Amino acid sequence: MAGKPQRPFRFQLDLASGVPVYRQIIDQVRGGLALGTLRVGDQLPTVRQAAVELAINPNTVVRAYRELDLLGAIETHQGTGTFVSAQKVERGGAERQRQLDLMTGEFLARAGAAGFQVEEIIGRLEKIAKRKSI
Amino acid sequence: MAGKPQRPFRFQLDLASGVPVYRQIIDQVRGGLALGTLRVGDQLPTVRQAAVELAINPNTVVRAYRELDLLGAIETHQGTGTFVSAQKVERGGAERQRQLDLMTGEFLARAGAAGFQVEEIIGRLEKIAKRKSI
DNA sequence: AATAGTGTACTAGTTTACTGATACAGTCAA
DNA sequence: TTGACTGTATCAGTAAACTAGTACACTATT
Repeated sequence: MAGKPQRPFRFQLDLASGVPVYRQIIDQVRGGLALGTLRVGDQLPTVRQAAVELAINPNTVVRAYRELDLLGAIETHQGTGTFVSAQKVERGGAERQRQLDLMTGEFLARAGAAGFQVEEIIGRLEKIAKRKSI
Repeated sequence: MAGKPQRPFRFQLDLASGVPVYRQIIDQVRGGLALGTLRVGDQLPTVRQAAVELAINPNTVVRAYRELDLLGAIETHQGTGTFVSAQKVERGGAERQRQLDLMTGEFLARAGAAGFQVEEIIGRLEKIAKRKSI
C-alpha cells in the first residue's frame, strides 16, 4: 500500500438534504481529493464497512464507488479493497477541453443568474490560486 | 414594457443530450442573462408559443418558467406574459461574498476532482470574458 | 484447502422526476 | 361584454433514479 497508514476516511450523511446517499458519498470522496484529505494510495472504507457504519445497503456504496471508479478517481480491486488512484487521468485534448467548456459554461450560467459577473468570479479564483501557490 | 422591441428569445433543444427539456429551457434563460442576450424587461416566448415551437407540452414550459420565477430571474404575469425581472438582487457585501465563495469553492472541488487545475479554469473564463466584451 | 474478507452482479421494490392532457382563472383589446 | 391570449392548477402516465436483498467471484491469510 503506497499511502501512509492513517485514520480511515469517514463518510457523513445528511439525510435531510434530499441529496441521494450515493451522491453524498461521491461528493465527499471528490471533496477529499480536491482538498488533499485523500491522497494517492489511500484506502477507502470497504463497501461493507461503509454500509454498516452508515446503516445503508452495501449496493448503495457500490454504486458510488463504481461511479468514482469510472471517473478514474479511485481503483477498486475485488478481494482487496478500494483505493485512491494515481489521478493520472489521461484524456485526449479535445475531449478534455470539451468537458472543461461544459463545466465552466454551466457554472457561469448559474453564477450569472445569481448576479455575479465573470470578472469577479475570475478575481475570486485568482485569489484562491495565489493562496494555493504559497 | 421596459425593454426595447427586438427579436424574441429563441429556445433550442438538444434531445440527444439526455438533459430534461425543462432544464434546457432554464439553462438557456440563465445563459442569456449571464451573457447579456437577455435584458431586464425583455419578454420571453409565451408558454404556448414555446410549446408549439419546440413541439412539447405547455406544462413543460410552465415548469421551467416556474423555477426561473422562484429564482427571481423572471416574472410571470397571468394574462400578460413572462418577462426578465429587474435582477436587483440586493444583497449585503458579506453575504454576497459568502455566496460567491460557496459557489466557486464547490465548482473548484468538482473541477479539481475531474482533473482540472485552477489556472486552466481561469484561462477558460478569461477567454469567455474577452469574447463578451467584443 | 479452508476461511474470512473483498468487490461484483443481478433482480426487485419504491420513490422521484419528467412530461402530457386539460380545465380554470386572469389580462387586454376591440 | 366578448373573444383571444395569457399563465395556473391538477391529475395521470411513464420513465428514470435510488435503494435494498442476495448470491457469486476473487483475494489474502492461516
